[in-house]
Amino acid sequence: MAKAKNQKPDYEKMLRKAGVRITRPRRIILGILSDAGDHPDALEIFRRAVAVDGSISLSTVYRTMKLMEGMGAIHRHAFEGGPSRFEQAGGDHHDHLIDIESGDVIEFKSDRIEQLQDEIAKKLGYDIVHHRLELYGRKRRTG
Amino acid sequence: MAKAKNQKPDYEKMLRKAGVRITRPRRIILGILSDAGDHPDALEIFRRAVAVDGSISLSTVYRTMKLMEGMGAIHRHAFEGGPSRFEQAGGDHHDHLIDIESGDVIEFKSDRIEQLQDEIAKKLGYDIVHHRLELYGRKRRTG
DNA sequence: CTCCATGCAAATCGTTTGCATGAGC
DNA sequence: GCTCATGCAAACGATTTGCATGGAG
Repeated sequence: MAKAKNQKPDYEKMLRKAGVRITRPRRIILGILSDAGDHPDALEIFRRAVAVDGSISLSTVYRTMKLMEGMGAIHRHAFEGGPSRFEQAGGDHHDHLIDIESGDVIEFKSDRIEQLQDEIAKKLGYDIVHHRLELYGRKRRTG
Repeated sequence: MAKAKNQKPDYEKMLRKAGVRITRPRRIILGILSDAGDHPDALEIFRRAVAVDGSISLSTVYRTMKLMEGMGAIHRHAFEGGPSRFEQAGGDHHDHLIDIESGDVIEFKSDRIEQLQDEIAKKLGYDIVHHRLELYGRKRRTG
């Protein structure tokens, strides 16, 4: 049978376990994160949330992001030259290629690079707590 | 004879070539960058500059950083959870390992990783314009 | 002597926070 | 009902900018 890891998080269960309230704004915001196929920033999440419930505030979006980030349910990415963008956690670890023209984010994974990073850190006498690998590029002109 | 590349930039010559004025604040700020063995942020550069000339302003530090960055003479690094930190350009390309306890920055270089990045980007149909690889770690406890 | 660069203060942007009210449980 | 979460507006930190003056060429 399959390993029960790398599941998409069940946000409501996590909130309950953390002993915090399951409120309407939280439900809506987290629903948006679950549905998102992209990497929206706080303002974009706010826009999508307002489309569902006009009374939701940007503060609550930020507060919810911080709450979920703290419990490891979402990842925050501070790509260059823009606001933080969010992604639901739970998938495999991956890095990002950012299309500098469109802002699109493409996920990729390289075990070999991860391994080399570990070797480098070890050689320098460090344990890696976290890392960030971002490629900024432009679509190759298909001449 | 050695290749004349990867030299430390001669800031005054660059400024002259760019047709901008060589002022006292610029001379002082750039002198600080040249002498810096670390990766100071704007405020730290400002502090060091004020120690030389108390009339220098933080705005001028920022303006000078932007000017030099524009001409490729310095690099700006937006490490996690802090202000931008600056480094004079001209050395070999390298990436960074950030000591999350002290904030110290250790430079490293991996041709193999660079090569793998290129392969990944190519496979995804992109040309890499720029990339960012940062390892955040903690000194290994030397039991 | 002409502009460009400066210092200062105010503006900006993304994000966080204090406070009084309202909604989970 | 008792808190905790919310909306709002104000505060925040890093950085940028408008403006009048001063200094480089």
